[in-house]
Amino acid sequence: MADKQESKRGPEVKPRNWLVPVILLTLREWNSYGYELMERATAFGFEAMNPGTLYRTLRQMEKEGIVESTWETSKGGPARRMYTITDAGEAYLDFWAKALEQYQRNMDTFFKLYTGRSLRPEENDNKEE
Amino acid sequence: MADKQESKRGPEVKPRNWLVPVILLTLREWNSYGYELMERATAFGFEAMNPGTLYRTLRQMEKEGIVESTWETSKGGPARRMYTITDAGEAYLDFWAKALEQYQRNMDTFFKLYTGRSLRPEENDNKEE
DNA sequence: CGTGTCTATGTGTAGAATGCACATACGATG
DNA sequence: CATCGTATGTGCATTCTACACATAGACACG
Repeated sequence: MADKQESKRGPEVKPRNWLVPVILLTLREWNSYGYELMERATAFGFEAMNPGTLYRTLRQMEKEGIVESTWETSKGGPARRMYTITDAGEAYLDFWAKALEQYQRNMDTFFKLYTGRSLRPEENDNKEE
Repeated sequence: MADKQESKRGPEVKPRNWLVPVILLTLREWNSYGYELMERATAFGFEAMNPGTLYRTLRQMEKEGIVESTWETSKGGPARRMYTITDAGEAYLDFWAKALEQYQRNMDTFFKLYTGRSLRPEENDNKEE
């Protein structure tokens, strides 16, 4: 029963594009760059963020116009691509917040049904509405 | 800025595999079949479920051993593939519930930062660690 | 100088999830 | 028999993302 699939190790729950709002939220408070955002994301709920995904996401976000970047070479070490949130980005973040609220309500519904098993007075395995 | 991308119409928030726990939760209460589960899912928070995704998901779930199916031809109309949750399925649902709780906490963090902008005493757009 | 380490940014590729369009088939009704 | 509502499914393309690997600057150390 369920061997090669992921049913054993536990499900993947992260919503799609979850990285996007986390990045936007961070950039709304301070400008940042990939390497730092990785730690931030990790602290947030992603265990083991991998660089590839993060950097690609940032590039995509810039292509969409919700963030902008410039090279910063002043500090020691390799150059950093510093990111800034745009107006469109802030608006997009608001969209995300609304969508996440909706999603939170769905989760509430889920948990009500999950925890309170006997919300419906049916028998066991038949249903008539 | 952000034209061909989805930044305009709003983000896609549904978590991955969200259909799976919804189906399991429903089947825990009564046996059901694809067509009916589609309506259930729609009522739950998916607008415009498309049949393809749902039926494919059900097949996959059966392959993983978390549901089982038998043909039901007794009722009028086309035959229905009736699904039943297995023991592994119930266990898997519990996994999901735990994962969703964790995820709910992450969302709380997100909203705290989103709503309460001034949790951090930084200036506006620079940060040094 | 050469070698290694930490910081920092990327690419290549493959697999999974999912939306959209389309196909099939049964039963009832006119 | 044509058509509608129910019911299940496939093909194809896109998107997301995990994993592995590549590149490169700065700095320390012998």
